[in-house]
Amino acid sequence: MQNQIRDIRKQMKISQEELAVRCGVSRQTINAIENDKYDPTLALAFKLSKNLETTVDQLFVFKE
Amino acid sequence: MQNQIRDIRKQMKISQEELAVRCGVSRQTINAIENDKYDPTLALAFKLSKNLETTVDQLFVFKE
DNA sequence: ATAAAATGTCAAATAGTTTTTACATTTACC
DNA sequence: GGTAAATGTAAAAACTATTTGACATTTTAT
Repeated sequence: MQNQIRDIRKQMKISQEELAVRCGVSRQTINAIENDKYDPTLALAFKLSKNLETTVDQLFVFKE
Repeated sequence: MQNQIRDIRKQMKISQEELAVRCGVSRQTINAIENDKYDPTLALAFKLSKNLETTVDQLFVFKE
């Protein structure tokens, strides 16, 4: 699974910390997901999409 | 989180077992998700969407 | 060059998802 | 009504996601 989180977050000029707060998770969680350590839960994927003003299907690129 | 899995699966006339096989998970997992026992992982959400010929954003309705 | 902010990372603990095995109930069909 | 297929459910184990706290490194700005 790849994702566009870092790109879009930077376009919006917000920090991992700020995105974490808006999504109600820890900064480490955002960091881990941006760096492909693991995938977010479906609920978090939706929160991320909302806060990054996009859709789950556009934010994540499912591979195989 | 709500989802349209059962509806679409029935429209396609396939069993929970058949959908499970196609998604590479157990029948119990499909059953639990259809009955809102828990949310699928993001990867499974994508597999479900593909097999049900829709998108994650359409298949799941994120609440709150 | 320095300080502050942002990011990377790690380990331990907790929470959530999935599998397996097994059995019970319901639905569809002959 | 009987039988097979489909669905519901449960417990334990394995695996995955998230949190917290802490510290190191990198980036940004002065």
